[in-house]
Amino acid sequence: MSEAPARPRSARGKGAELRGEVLQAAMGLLAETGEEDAVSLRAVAQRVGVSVPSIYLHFADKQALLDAVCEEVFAALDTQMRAAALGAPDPFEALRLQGVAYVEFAIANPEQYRIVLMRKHQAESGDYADLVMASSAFEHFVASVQECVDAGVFEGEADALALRLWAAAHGVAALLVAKPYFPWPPLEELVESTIRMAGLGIALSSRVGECGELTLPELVAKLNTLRP
Amino acid sequence: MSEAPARPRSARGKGAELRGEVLQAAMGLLAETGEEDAVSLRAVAQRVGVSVPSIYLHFADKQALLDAVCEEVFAALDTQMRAAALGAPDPFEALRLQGVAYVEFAIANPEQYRIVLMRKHQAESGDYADLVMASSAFEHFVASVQECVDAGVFEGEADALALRLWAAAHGVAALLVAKPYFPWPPLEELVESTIRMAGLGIALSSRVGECGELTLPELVAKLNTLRP
DNA sequence: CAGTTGGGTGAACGGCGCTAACTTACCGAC
DNA sequence: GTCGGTAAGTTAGCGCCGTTCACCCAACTG
Repeated sequence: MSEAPARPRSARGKGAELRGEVLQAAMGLLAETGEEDAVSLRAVAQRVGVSVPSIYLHFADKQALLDAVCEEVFAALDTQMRAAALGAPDPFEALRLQGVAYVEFAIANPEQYRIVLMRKHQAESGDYADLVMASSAFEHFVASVQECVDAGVFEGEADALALRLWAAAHGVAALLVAKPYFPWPPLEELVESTIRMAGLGIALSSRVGECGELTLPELVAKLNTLRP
Repeated sequence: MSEAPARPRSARGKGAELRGEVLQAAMGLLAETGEEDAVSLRAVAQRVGVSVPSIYLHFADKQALLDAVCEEVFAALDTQMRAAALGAPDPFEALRLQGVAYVEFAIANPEQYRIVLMRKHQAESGDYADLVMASSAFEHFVASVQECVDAGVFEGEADALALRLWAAAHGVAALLVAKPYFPWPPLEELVESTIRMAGLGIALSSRVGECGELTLPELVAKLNTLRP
């Protein structure tokens, strides 16, 4: 379990080097064990080869360390989503591919996803919002939604629509992460159809009136006109 | 903080009474503090007026106690969802109302919702699946979806469709629970439109072909024929 | 009345996040 | 060339946690 390699002390000006090493150790521990509980300050300190209180020189507390991990994870998520959208023929397909990439990221890095998106974040105000909003991942996603609005497939405000789509993707991702032993149907079909449901639902909801405006038989009749 | 009331020892045959008291104490602690961390075995034992190891006479470990809490929460969720669906004029509206009730339950009982649906459940096999599947909540929900299939608004297998709808509702619920300080738009609108998105998306997705079958302009044109 | 046994304790273990007080090693200034 | 000052890091320890083991005691049975 990678014992302490007796890290040499940093040079005078370079105290901040330890910060990076601690962060890397935390990420490594998380990646290798896949268990948030394995990332204890004691384990991190041992892996770096340093004493526990030294961590507090660079992170206010454990939560601050996990926040730093979150930033890294967000960056990786952004990278994966951007790569997925690259070859898309149209904005709607780009959005779909990003959604799939999002859930696949969660499946491939469940504990990281859990830490970032399934923990309670009790910052009194904008801390976490800033983290998400300023993260390129969300920005890029909203931009993709805006392209769909421009293409005429969606109608409304892009950031509001993005929030709904995010919720749908997060729903399936979070369930898969939280309940890995649940007897899920084949994942690919589940993920793709959920993303598809969300995209089509957003596209459709602005075209039909408010909920009470249409009786159920009327709605069914309208939908049936769409059959190929 | 409700000190120990020095509980009298149970009679000879009635050892199991303590189990109920422990469970109630755990639920009370969770409800009053709204913090999972507040439910420590020591706190529970003190509230019951008993020593810590006594809890182990009736629960294998802390996880088993939390599992028992989960069952209670599931029952409450089921009650709330069934009540919501009662006055619905048609099955589609009934489903919508259940979805809204689901998310509202999560908003009103965030820490309970978190424990049940946002923790990793590492049962090696069917334990948790049984808990969910056998829970009346999920059964009733699938039945409602089946009614929508019967009414012609949905097409496909009810339990598969229910899983997707569940994912959407869970998505918005889980995000709200995990990130209460995020600058969400007004909750009612967010919840209702997300549920709506999911319902319409499911209804629509069986009517249009597979994803690649239609170009984006064709899809937009089709959708626009639905305008009121 | 003795024995058994169900119901419950006290004390302790190792691990956790975190803090206060201390040490060490390097820097520029005299 | 040594002498503070200060950045970098440590030792020891607090109070909490889940969990276990050895033990006690009251009540029922024969």
